[in-house]
Amino acid sequence: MSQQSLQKVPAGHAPRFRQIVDHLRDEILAGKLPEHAALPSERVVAERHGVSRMTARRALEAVEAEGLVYSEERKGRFVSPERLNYSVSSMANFIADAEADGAELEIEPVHSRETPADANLADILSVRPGEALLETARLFRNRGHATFLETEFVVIAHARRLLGTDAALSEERFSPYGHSADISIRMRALLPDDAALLGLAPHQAGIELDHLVRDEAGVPFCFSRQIWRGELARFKAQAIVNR
Amino acid sequence: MSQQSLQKVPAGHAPRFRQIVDHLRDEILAGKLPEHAALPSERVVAERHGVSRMTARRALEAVEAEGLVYSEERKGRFVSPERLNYSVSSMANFIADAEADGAELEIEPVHSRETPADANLADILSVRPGEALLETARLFRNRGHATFLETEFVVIAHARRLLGTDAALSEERFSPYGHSADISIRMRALLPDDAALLGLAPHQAGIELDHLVRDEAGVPFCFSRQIWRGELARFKAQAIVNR
DNA sequence: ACAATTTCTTGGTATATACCAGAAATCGTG
DNA sequence: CACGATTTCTGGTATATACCAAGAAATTGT
Repeated sequence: MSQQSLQKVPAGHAPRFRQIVDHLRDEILAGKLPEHAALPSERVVAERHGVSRMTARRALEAVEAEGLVYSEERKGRFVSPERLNYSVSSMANFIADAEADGAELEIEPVHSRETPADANLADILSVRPGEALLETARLFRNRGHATFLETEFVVIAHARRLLGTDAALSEERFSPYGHSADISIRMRALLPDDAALLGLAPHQAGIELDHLVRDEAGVPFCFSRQIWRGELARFKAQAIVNR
Repeated sequence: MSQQSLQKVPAGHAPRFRQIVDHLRDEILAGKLPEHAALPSERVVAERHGVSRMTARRALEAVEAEGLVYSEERKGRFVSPERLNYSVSSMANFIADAEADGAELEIEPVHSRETPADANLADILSVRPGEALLETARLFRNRGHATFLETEFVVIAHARRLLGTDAALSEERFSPYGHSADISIRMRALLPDDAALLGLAPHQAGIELDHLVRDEAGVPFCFSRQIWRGELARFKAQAIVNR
């Protein structure tokens, strides 16, 4: 062991932390650990595999980066649940579709406030800067597990036309009221605030999905941004390539 | 400094590596470092900010995880280039669209071979297991920078019907020949082989985009999987929400 | 002038150690 | 038994050190 331990990466062998990653991944994929089951702690992994805690930590962080595992600060690491299917062409039915798939979605209000459109939002929504918007943020959980964060900006004047002057706008989601939408999906690092709400480390990468929702006349009235934990979503679409 | 250095995370302050991350991010976003410019090395960052090399490394890895930076082993870290737009509903025009956007795409063949359909591919493509498929892998570079890897599986009998018996199938991309396609997008960790081809660390997360391409009659004939460096793509779609 | 060699730099891996703060379990006491 | 205090466990941050292998640059030998 003494000489061996000096040879950090034996020629032709994968690094030790990567061997541990493979071992943990196998255990998870083989179903030995069910969803939300706790993984061994950094110290336990270190002792079991005969490595230092920092090496064990690197391995656990790698499994986390793969999306197989999520961590809760000072509690432990746990097996990630299944992905949710999100069909971009039937946004209106997303919640019903998900529940038909076995999901149990809860919507947790984060905040709701009236804000004037800044230059960027005014441009996107084709309104004049300063136009009154309702900004509503909601956290979506699946069986209690934070999955994505949605922030909607809706043109209040337009929303009133849709729902009437006495409706409680802040309790409504507007994306389903649209007729069509422009969608943009990208992977990016989460902002610290978003990461905190989703229960993630601040540097972790996630998926940003933007909707620009239009009415029957093609007029945009709602901009909605969803920030997903990347390992928890699968986005589906139907494309017409040529006609 | 001596007492200070013992207080690892001064109350109310962000961790030191995160301060360094912020500093590096600001420099990149402010445009002080152009695309593909080299960042300071781990040892230089450590000295400049008065931290150990491991801390500097954590900071640089975090900027990398954010997608702002990519690293080349034993060469250094460099500023990531702009994202490419990928419009999922007009796959046929992807290359033309990208070049109109200022991209310069090169397609590098990785391999091309005939393979019998395994159970999974047979199911997806609605053929019997063992059906002859042509598997072709290509690496797409934008101005020399590896951007995504595409692996196409096309039903040879169908391809011959499209192109004739004497065509060089291995030089053809089949996705553009489709009429419609089912698309699935997800974030996931890269396989070691894919990561190596894309020049990424084996644990890094990326985007997997699957196409099942159908002809005018709705018959699937080509399955194509693209693995993107997550920071280099923006996927756009048009959705019809309600009719 | 040019090829071969050496040196320097770079990121990658690995250990040992130390302290922090929050969560959870345990313990002690009233 | 209830409830607060203590202890243990967890992940997070940070340092110092060491060695490796490959790229790049400088040096050397012919």
